[in-house]
Amino acid sequence: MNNLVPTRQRVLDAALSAFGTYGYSATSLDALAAQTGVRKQTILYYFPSKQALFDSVIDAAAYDLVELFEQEASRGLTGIDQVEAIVRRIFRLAVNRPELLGLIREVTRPGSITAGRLSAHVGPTVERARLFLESEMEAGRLRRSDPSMLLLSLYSTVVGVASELEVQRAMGIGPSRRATVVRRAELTRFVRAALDRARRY
Amino acid sequence: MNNLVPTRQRVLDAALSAFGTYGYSATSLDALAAQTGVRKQTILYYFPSKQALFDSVIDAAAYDLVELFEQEASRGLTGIDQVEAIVRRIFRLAVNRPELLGLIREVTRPGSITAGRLSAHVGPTVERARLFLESEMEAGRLRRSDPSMLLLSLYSTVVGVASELEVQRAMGIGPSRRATVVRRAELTRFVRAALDRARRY
DNA sequence: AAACCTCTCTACCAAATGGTAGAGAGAGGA
DNA sequence: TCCTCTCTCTACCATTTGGTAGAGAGGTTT
Repeated sequence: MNNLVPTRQRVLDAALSAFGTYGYSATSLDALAAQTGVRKQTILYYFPSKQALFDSVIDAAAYDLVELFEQEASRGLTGIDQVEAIVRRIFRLAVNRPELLGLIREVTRPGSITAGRLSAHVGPTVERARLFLESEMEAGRLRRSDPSMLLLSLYSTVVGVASELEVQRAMGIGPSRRATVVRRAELTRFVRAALDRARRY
Repeated sequence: MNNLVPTRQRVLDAALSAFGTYGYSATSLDALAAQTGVRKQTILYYFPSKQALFDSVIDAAAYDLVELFEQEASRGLTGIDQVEAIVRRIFRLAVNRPELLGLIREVTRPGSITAGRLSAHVGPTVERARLFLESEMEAGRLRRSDPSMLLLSLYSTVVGVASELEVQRAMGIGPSRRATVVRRAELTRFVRAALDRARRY
Protein backbone atom coordinates (compact mmCIF):
# COMPACT_ATOMS: atom_id res chain seq x y z
CA MET A 1 0.00 0.00 0.00
CA ASN A 2 1.70 3.17 1.16
CA ASN A 3 5.28 2.35 0.31
CA LEU A 4 6.71 5.75 1.00
CA VAL A 5 6.91 4.89 4.67
CA PRO A 6 8.07 1.38 5.59
CA THR A 7 5.48 -0.87 7.21
CA ARG A 8 7.32 -1.16 10.49
CA GLN A 9 7.36 2.59 10.91
CA ARG A 10 3.71 2.92 10.01
CA VAL A 11 2.81 0.34 12.62
CA LEU A 12 4.92 2.17 15.15
CA ASP A 13 3.23 5.48 14.37
CA ALA A 14 -0.26 4.04 14.58
CA ALA A 15 0.63 2.29 17.83
CA LEU A 16 1.99 5.46 19.40
CA SER A 17 -1.14 7.29 18.45
CA ALA A 18 -3.51 4.60 19.71
CA PHE A 19 -1.63 3.76 22.92
CA GLY A 20 -1.29 7.43 23.71
CA THR A 21 -4.94 8.18 23.07
CA TYR A 22 -6.81 5.15 24.31
CA GLY A 23 -4.23 3.38 26.44
CA TYR A 24 -2.53 0.01 26.19
CA SER A 25 -5.44 -2.24 27.12
CA ALA A 26 -8.00 -0.41 25.04
CA THR A 27 -5.88 -0.84 21.92
CA SER A 28 -6.16 -4.15 20.08
CA LEU A 29 -3.70 -5.46 17.54
CA ASP A 30 -6.55 -6.00 15.10
CA ALA A 31 -7.60 -2.36 15.33
CA LEU A 32 -3.99 -1.31 14.92
CA ALA A 33 -3.65 -3.55 11.89
CA ALA A 34 -6.82 -2.21 10.30
CA GLN A 35 -5.64 1.33 10.82
CA THR A 36 -2.29 0.58 9.25
CA GLY A 37 -3.88 -1.26 6.35
CA VAL A 38 -2.11 -4.50 7.12
CA ARG A 39 -2.89 -7.84 8.79
CA LYS A 40 -2.36 -8.44 12.45
CA GLN A 41 0.25 -11.08 11.70
CA THR A 42 2.30 -8.53 9.87
CA ILE A 43 2.50 -6.54 13.07
CA LEU A 44 3.54 -9.65 14.95
CA TYR A 45 6.22 -10.23 12.37
CA TYR A 46 7.94 -6.96 13.26
CA PHE A 47 7.14 -7.07 16.95
CA PRO A 48 7.02 -10.45 18.67
CA SER A 49 4.22 -9.45 21.03
CA LYS A 50 1.94 -6.59 21.94
CA GLN A 51 4.11 -5.81 24.94
CA ALA A 52 7.19 -5.71 22.74
CA LEU A 53 5.43 -3.30 20.42
CA PHE A 54 4.56 -1.12 23.38
CA ASP A 55 8.18 -1.15 24.50
CA SER A 56 9.29 -0.06 21.06
CA VAL A 57 6.74 2.72 21.09
CA ILE A 58 8.08 3.92 24.42
CA ASP A 59 11.61 3.84 23.07
CA ALA A 60 10.62 5.91 20.06
CA ALA A 61 8.69 8.41 22.17
CA ALA A 62 11.54 8.73 24.64
CA TYR A 63 13.94 9.38 21.80
CA ASP A 64 11.77 12.19 20.45
CA LEU A 65 11.39 13.73 23.87
CA VAL A 66 15.06 13.64 24.72
CA GLU A 67 15.99 15.06 21.35
CA LEU A 68 13.53 17.90 21.81
CA PHE A 69 15.01 18.75 25.17
CA GLU A 70 18.63 18.48 24.23
CA GLN A 71 18.01 20.61 21.17
CA GLU A 72 16.29 23.31 23.19
CA ALA A 73 18.83 23.16 26.00
CA SER A 74 21.78 23.53 23.66
CA ARG A 75 20.85 27.10 22.81
CA GLY A 76 22.50 28.34 25.96
CA LEU A 77 19.72 30.41 27.48
CA THR A 78 19.69 31.09 31.20
CA GLY A 79 17.26 31.47 34.04
CA ILE A 80 13.59 31.96 33.36
CA ASP A 81 14.23 32.45 29.65
CA GLN A 82 15.46 28.90 29.28
CA VAL A 83 12.54 27.55 31.29
CA GLU A 84 10.13 29.55 29.20
CA ALA A 85 11.64 28.28 25.99
CA ILE A 86 11.12 24.70 27.16
CA VAL A 87 7.58 25.46 28.20
CA ARG A 88 6.82 26.84 24.77
CA ARG A 89 8.32 23.77 23.19
CA ILE A 90 6.29 21.36 25.28
CA PHE A 91 3.22 23.39 24.55
CA ARG A 92 3.81 23.14 20.86
CA LEU A 93 4.33 19.43 21.28
CA ALA A 94 1.01 19.10 23.10
CA VAL A 95 -0.75 20.86 20.25
CA ASN A 96 0.95 19.00 17.43
CA ARG A 97 1.36 15.57 18.97
CA PRO A 98 -1.00 15.18 21.90
CA GLU A 99 -0.70 11.39 21.74
CA LEU A 100 2.93 11.65 22.77
CA LEU A 101 2.11 13.31 26.07
CA GLY A 102 -0.83 10.94 26.41
CA LEU A 103 1.58 8.06 26.10
CA ILE A 104 3.70 9.43 28.91
CA ARG A 105 0.61 9.63 31.06
CA GLU A 106 -0.13 6.04 30.19
CA VAL A 107 3.35 4.87 31.07
CA THR A 108 3.58 6.82 34.31
CA ARG A 109 0.19 5.79 35.61
CA PRO A 110 0.32 4.00 38.96
CA GLY A 111 -0.85 0.64 37.68
CA SER A 112 1.55 0.68 34.75
CA ILE A 113 3.43 -2.44 33.72
CA THR A 114 6.40 -0.86 32.00
CA ALA A 115 7.28 1.78 34.53
CA GLY A 116 11.05 1.78 34.41
CA ARG A 117 11.60 1.79 30.67
CA LEU A 118 10.80 5.43 30.05
CA SER A 119 12.74 6.62 33.11
CA ALA A 120 15.79 4.76 31.90
CA HIS A 121 15.72 6.75 28.69
CA VAL A 122 14.90 10.20 29.98
CA GLY A 123 16.81 9.85 33.26
CA PRO A 124 19.96 11.64 32.11
CA THR A 125 17.95 14.47 30.60
CA VAL A 126 15.97 14.89 33.79
CA GLU A 127 19.20 14.97 35.74
CA ARG A 128 20.55 17.58 33.41
CA ALA A 129 17.45 19.71 33.90
CA ARG A 130 17.77 19.37 37.64
CA LEU A 131 21.38 20.48 37.55
CA PHE A 132 20.40 23.41 35.39
CA LEU A 133 17.77 24.58 37.86
CA GLU A 134 20.21 24.12 40.70
CA SER A 135 22.95 26.17 39.12
CA GLU A 136 20.52 28.89 38.12
CA MET A 137 19.35 29.12 41.70
CA GLU A 138 22.95 29.27 42.79
CA ALA A 139 23.50 32.13 40.37
CA GLY A 140 20.46 33.93 41.78
CA ARG A 141 18.50 33.78 38.56
CA LEU A 142 15.72 31.60 39.97
CA ARG A 143 13.86 31.47 43.23
CA ARG A 144 15.68 29.13 45.57
CA SER A 145 13.93 25.85 46.32
CA ASP A 146 14.28 22.10 46.02
CA PRO A 147 15.19 21.55 42.35
CA SER A 148 13.62 18.11 42.11
CA MET A 149 10.36 19.33 43.54
CA LEU A 150 10.40 22.38 41.35
CA LEU A 151 10.94 20.17 38.35
CA LEU A 152 7.99 18.04 39.37
CA SER A 153 5.78 21.09 39.80
CA LEU A 154 6.83 22.44 36.44
CA TYR A 155 6.25 19.13 34.76
CA SER A 156 2.78 18.73 36.25
CA THR A 157 1.71 22.23 35.46
CA VAL A 158 3.00 22.39 31.92
CA VAL A 159 1.93 18.95 30.78
CA GLY A 160 -1.41 19.37 32.50
CA VAL A 161 -2.24 22.76 31.06
CA ALA A 162 -0.99 21.65 27.68
CA SER A 163 -2.82 18.38 27.46
CA GLU A 164 -5.79 18.22 29.83
CA LEU A 165 -8.25 19.10 27.12
CA GLU A 166 -11.21 17.49 28.83
CA VAL A 167 -10.58 19.32 32.08
CA GLN A 168 -10.34 22.53 30.13
CA ARG A 169 -13.68 21.87 28.56
CA ALA A 170 -15.16 21.33 32.00
CA MET A 171 -13.72 24.67 33.07
CA GLY A 172 -15.25 26.44 30.14
CA ILE A 173 -12.05 26.92 28.17
CA GLY A 174 -12.68 26.32 24.51
CA PRO A 175 -10.38 24.42 22.15
CA SER A 176 -10.09 27.31 19.72
CA ARG A 177 -6.84 28.58 18.30
CA ARG A 178 -7.18 31.83 20.22
CA ALA A 179 -7.94 30.07 23.49
CA THR A 180 -4.80 28.01 23.00
CA VAL A 181 -2.69 31.10 22.66
CA VAL A 182 -4.25 32.64 25.76
CA ARG A 183 -3.68 29.40 27.61
CA ARG A 184 -0.02 29.36 26.80
CA ALA A 185 0.39 33.01 27.69
CA GLU A 186 -1.31 32.48 31.03
CA LEU A 187 0.74 29.38 31.69
CA THR A 188 3.90 31.33 31.03
CA ARG A 189 2.84 34.01 33.49
CA PHE A 190 2.01 31.35 36.06
CA VAL A 191 5.38 29.71 35.69
CA ARG A 192 7.24 33.00 35.66
CA ALA A 193 5.47 34.08 38.82
CA ALA A 194 6.37 30.84 40.52
CA LEU A 195 10.02 30.95 39.47
CA ASP A 196 10.89 34.58 39.82
CA ARG A 197 13.63 35.04 42.38
CA ALA A 198 12.27 38.27 43.83
CA ARG A 199 10.25 36.82 46.66
CA ARG A 200 9.50 38.46 49.93
CA TYR A 201 9.23 35.44 52.19
CA MET B 1 -19.20 -13.09 53.34
CA ASN B 2 -18.54 -9.61 54.65
CA ASN B 3 -22.02 -8.54 55.56
CA LEU B 4 -21.05 -5.37 57.34
CA VAL B 5 -20.90 -3.59 54.02
CA PRO B 6 -23.62 -4.37 51.49
CA THR B 7 -22.54 -6.16 48.33
CA ARG B 8 -23.42 -3.33 46.01
CA GLN B 9 -21.21 -0.94 47.95
CA ARG B 10 -18.34 -3.41 48.05
CA VAL B 11 -18.55 -3.82 44.29
CA LEU B 12 -18.58 -0.07 43.87
CA ASP B 13 -15.52 0.34 46.09
CA ALA B 14 -13.56 -2.36 44.31
CA ALA B 15 -14.53 -0.90 40.95
CA LEU B 16 -13.43 2.60 41.91
CA SER B 17 -10.12 1.26 43.05
CA ALA B 18 -9.54 -0.88 39.96
CA PHE B 19 -10.78 1.62 37.39
CA GLY B 20 -8.76 4.37 39.04
CA THR B 21 -5.60 2.32 39.19
CA TYR B 22 -5.60 0.26 36.01
CA GLY B 23 -8.18 2.01 33.88
CA TYR B 24 -11.49 0.95 32.43
CA SER B 25 -10.30 -1.44 29.75
CA ALA B 26 -7.69 -3.12 31.90
CA THR B 27 -10.29 -4.00 34.51
CA SER B 28 -12.40 -7.09 33.89
CA LEU B 29 -15.63 -7.90 35.62
CA ASP B 30 -14.24 -11.29 36.56
CA ALA B 31 -11.29 -9.73 38.34
CA LEU B 32 -13.61 -7.32 40.06
CA ALA B 33 -15.84 -10.16 41.15
CA ALA B 34 -12.93 -12.19 42.48
CA GLN B 35 -11.70 -9.22 44.46
CA THR B 36 -15.13 -8.64 45.95
CA GLY B 37 -15.58 -12.31 46.76
CA VAL B 38 -18.65 -12.63 44.59
CA ARG B 39 -19.59 -13.98 41.15
CA LYS B 40 -19.53 -11.83 38.07
CA GLN B 41 -23.26 -12.26 37.63
CA THR B 42 -23.84 -10.74 41.01
CA ILE B 43 -22.14 -7.60 39.77
CA LEU B 44 -24.31 -7.65 36.69
CA TYR B 45 -27.33 -7.95 38.92
CA TYR B 46 -26.59 -4.60 40.55
CA PHE B 47 -25.22 -2.92 37.45
CA PRO B 48 -26.69 -3.88 34.09
CA SER B 49 -23.40 -3.53 32.24
CA LYS B 50 -19.75 -2.68 32.75
CA GLN B 51 -20.35 0.77 31.38
CA ALA B 52 -23.23 1.30 33.80
CA LEU B 53 -20.95 0.26 36.65
CA PHE B 54 -18.36 2.74 35.46
CA ASP B 55 -20.98 5.47 35.36
CA SER B 56 -22.01 4.69 38.92
CA VAL B 57 -18.39 4.79 39.99
CA ILE B 58 -18.02 8.22 38.43
CA ASP B 59 -21.15 9.41 40.19
CA ALA B 60 -19.84 8.21 43.53
CA ALA B 61 -16.42 9.75 42.97
CA ALA B 62 -17.93 13.05 41.88
CA TYR B 63 -20.09 13.11 44.97
CA ASP B 64 -17.05 12.63 47.22
CA LEU B 65 -15.12 15.32 45.42
CA VAL B 66 -17.87 17.87 45.49
CA GLU B 67 -18.52 17.21 49.15
CA LEU B 68 -14.86 17.67 49.94
CA PHE B 69 -14.79 21.00 48.18
CA GLU B 70 -18.02 22.37 49.55
CA GLN B 71 -16.96 21.39 53.03
CA GLU B 72 -13.62 23.10 52.69
CA ALA B 73 -15.08 26.14 50.99
CA SER B 74 -17.71 26.68 53.67
CA ARG B 75 -15.10 27.64 56.23
CA GLY B 76 -15.00 31.16 54.88
CA LEU B 77 -11.29 31.61 54.35
CA THR B 78 -10.08 34.20 51.88
CA GLY B 79 -7.30 34.69 49.36
CA ILE B 80 -4.29 32.46 49.40
CA ASP B 81 -5.31 30.90 52.68
CA GLN B 82 -8.41 29.39 51.11
CA VAL B 83 -6.43 28.15 48.13
CA GLU B 84 -3.84 26.64 50.40
CA ALA B 85 -6.49 24.88 52.46
CA ILE B 86 -7.88 23.27 49.32
CA VAL B 87 -4.42 22.28 48.18
CA ARG B 88 -3.79 20.57 51.51
CA ARG B 89 -7.07 18.79 51.23
CA ILE B 90 -6.40 17.50 47.75
CA PHE B 91 -2.97 16.44 48.83
CA ARG B 92 -4.39 14.44 51.69
CA LEU B 93 -6.83 12.91 49.26
CA ALA B 94 -4.01 11.89 46.95
CA VAL B 95 -2.23 10.17 49.81
CA ASN B 96 -5.26 8.44 51.26
CA ARG B 97 -7.22 7.66 48.13
CA PRO B 98 -4.94 7.84 45.09
CA GLU B 99 -7.40 5.77 43.04
CA LEU B 100 -9.88 8.62 43.19
CA LEU B 101 -7.55 11.03 41.45
CA GLY B 102 -6.53 8.22 39.14
CA LEU B 103 -10.14 7.80 38.18
CA ILE B 104 -10.41 11.45 37.28
CA ARG B 105 -7.39 11.06 35.07
CA GLU B 106 -9.04 8.09 33.44
CA VAL B 107 -12.27 9.97 32.82
CA THR B 108 -10.62 13.12 31.52
CA ARG B 109 -8.25 11.36 29.16
CA PRO B 110 -8.66 12.42 25.54
CA GLY B 111 -9.95 9.07 24.29
CA SER B 112 -12.45 8.74 27.08
CA ILE B 113 -15.94 7.46 26.42
CA THR B 114 -17.76 9.05 29.34
CA ALA B 115 -16.40 12.55 29.15
CA GLY B 116 -19.40 14.64 30.06
CA ARG B 117 -20.64 12.74 33.07
CA LEU B 118 -18.06 13.97 35.55
CA SER B 119 -18.23 17.57 34.32
CA ALA B 120 -21.97 17.54 34.82
CA HIS B 121 -21.48 16.73 38.47
CA VAL B 122 -18.56 18.96 39.34
CA GLY B 123 -19.56 21.80 37.02
CA PRO B 124 -21.27 23.94 39.65
CA THR B 125 -18.38 23.48 42.07
CA VAL B 126 -15.88 24.46 39.41
CA GLU B 127 -17.94 27.52 38.65
CA ARG B 128 -18.03 28.40 42.31
CA ALA B 129 -14.25 28.09 42.52
CA ARG B 130 -13.89 30.30 39.48
CA LEU B 131 -16.11 32.96 41.01
CA PHE B 132 -14.12 32.77 44.21
CA LEU B 133 -10.84 33.37 42.42
CA GLU B 134 -12.40 36.20 40.48
CA SER B 135 -13.74 38.00 43.54
CA GLU B 136 -10.46 37.53 45.40
CA MET B 137 -8.63 39.10 42.49
CA GLU B 138 -11.12 41.91 42.54
CA ALA B 139 -10.45 42.40 46.23
CA GLY B 140 -6.74 42.50 45.55
CA ARG B 141 -5.95 39.37 47.50
CA LEU B 142 -4.75 37.38 44.53
CA ARG B 143 -2.63 38.16 41.52
CA ARG B 144 -4.89 39.30 38.71
CA SER B 145 -5.22 36.92 35.80
CA ASP B 146 -7.72 34.82 33.87
CA PRO B 147 -9.56 32.85 36.58
CA SER B 148 -10.36 29.87 34.39
CA MET B 149 -6.76 29.55 33.29
CA LEU B 150 -5.53 29.96 36.81
CA LEU B 151 -7.88 27.25 37.93
CA LEU B 152 -6.56 24.97 35.23
CA SER B 153 -2.97 25.67 36.22
CA LEU B 154 -3.75 25.04 39.85
CA TYR B 155 -5.58 21.84 39.07
CA SER B 156 -2.75 20.51 36.92
CA THR B 157 -0.06 21.40 39.39
CA VAL B 158 -1.75 20.12 42.50
CA VAL B 159 -3.14 16.90 41.10
CA GLY B 160 0.10 16.24 39.28
CA VAL B 161 2.39 16.80 42.23
CA ALA B 162 0.04 14.90 44.47
CA SER B 163 -0.44 11.86 42.29
CA GLU B 164 2.34 11.48 39.72
CA LEU B 165 4.19 8.95 41.81
CA GLU B 166 5.95 7.36 38.89
CA VAL B 167 7.25 10.66 37.59
CA GLN B 168 8.46 11.47 41.05
CA ARG B 169 10.38 8.23 41.15
CA ALA B 170 11.99 9.12 37.85
CA MET B 171 13.01 12.46 39.32
CA GLY B 172 14.60 10.86 42.31
CA ILE B 173 11.91 11.79 44.81
CA GLY B 174 11.27 8.93 47.16
CA PRO B 175 7.86 7.76 48.34
CA SER B 176 8.76 8.10 52.01
CA ARG B 177 6.61 9.86 54.57
CA ARG B 178 9.16 12.63 54.93
CA ALA B 179 9.44 13.15 51.20
CA THR B 180 5.68 13.49 51.02
CA VAL B 181 5.73 16.24 53.61
CA VAL B 182 8.50 18.06 51.78
CA ARG B 183 6.61 17.65 48.55
CA ARG B 184 3.52 19.26 49.94
CA ALA B 185 5.47 22.08 51.51
CA GLU B 186 7.25 22.78 48.24
CA LEU B 187 4.00 22.61 46.33
CA THR B 188 2.49 25.14 48.68
CA ARG B 189 5.40 27.49 48.14
CA PHE B 190 5.09 27.05 44.40
CA VAL B 191 1.39 27.85 44.44
CA ARG B 192 1.84 30.75 46.84
CA ALA B 193 4.54 32.23 44.66
CA ALA B 194 2.34 31.93 41.60
CA LEU B 195 -0.70 33.46 43.26
CA ASP B 196 0.79 36.21 45.35
CA ARG B 197 -0.54 39.57 44.25
CA ALA B 198 2.72 41.46 44.77
CA ARG B 199 4.10 41.16 41.26
CA ARG B 200 6.36 43.60 39.55
CA TYR B 201 5.25 43.15 35.94
C1' DA C 1 -49.29 -22.52 52.94
C1' DA C 2 -48.77 -20.02 48.81
C1' DA C 3 -47.05 -16.30 46.40
C1' DC C 4 -43.57 -12.96 46.00
C1' DC C 5 -39.35 -10.42 46.29
C1' DT C 6 -34.39 -10.02 46.92
C1' DC C 7 -30.15 -11.75 46.09
C1' DT C 8 -26.57 -14.94 44.56
C1' DC C 9 -25.54 -18.74 42.16
C1' DT C 10 -24.40 -22.39 37.96
C1' DA C 11 -24.39 -22.99 33.15
C1' DC C 12 -23.69 -21.11 28.76
C1' DC C 13 -22.55 -18.24 24.74
C1' DA C 14 -20.82 -15.23 20.95
C1' DA C 15 -17.32 -12.17 20.06
C1' DA C 16 -12.82 -10.40 20.55
C1' DT C 17 -8.11 -10.99 21.75
C1' DG C 18 -3.10 -12.21 21.60
C1' DG C 19 -0.58 -15.50 19.48
C1' DT C 20 1.14 -19.91 16.45
C1' DA C 21 1.99 -22.38 12.05
C1' DG C 22 3.03 -22.15 7.80
C1' DA C 23 2.17 -20.96 2.81
C1' DG C 24 3.12 -17.85 -1.04
C1' DA C 25 5.00 -13.93 -3.56
C1' DG C 26 8.73 -11.30 -5.01
C1' DA C 27 13.59 -9.79 -5.28
C1' DG C 28 18.40 -10.88 -5.60
C1' DG C 29 22.50 -13.76 -5.71
C1' DA C 30 24.93 -18.07 -7.13
C1' DT D 1 17.50 -21.92 -13.20
C1' DC D 2 17.47 -22.60 -8.42
C1' DC D 3 17.99 -21.07 -3.82
C1' DT D 4 17.42 -17.98 -0.21
C1' DC D 5 15.83 -14.07 2.27
C1' DT D 6 12.27 -10.67 3.28
C1' DC D 7 7.78 -9.70 3.89
C1' DT D 8 2.76 -10.34 4.04
C1' DC D 9 -0.77 -13.30 3.83
C1' DT D 10 -4.63 -17.21 5.18
C1' DA D 11 -6.00 -20.43 8.53
C1' DC D 12 -6.49 -21.61 13.12
C1' DC D 13 -6.45 -21.75 18.25
C1' DA D 14 -6.93 -21.15 23.38
C1' DT D 15 -8.35 -17.83 26.49
C1' DT D 16 -10.72 -14.00 28.12
C1' DT D 17 -14.46 -10.98 27.97
C1' DG D 18 -19.07 -8.88 28.60
C1' DG D 19 -23.43 -10.59 28.79
C1' DT D 20 -27.95 -13.90 28.84
C1' DA D 21 -30.99 -17.43 30.93
C1' DG D 22 -32.66 -19.21 34.57
C1' DA D 23 -32.54 -21.91 38.96
C1' DG D 24 -32.44 -21.91 43.99
C1' DA D 25 -32.24 -20.10 48.73
C1' DG D 26 -34.10 -17.25 52.16
C1' DG D 27 -37.13 -13.89 53.94
C1' DT D 28 -41.67 -11.33 53.91
C1' DT D 29 -46.41 -10.69 52.72
C1' DT D 30 -51.06 -12.36 51.82
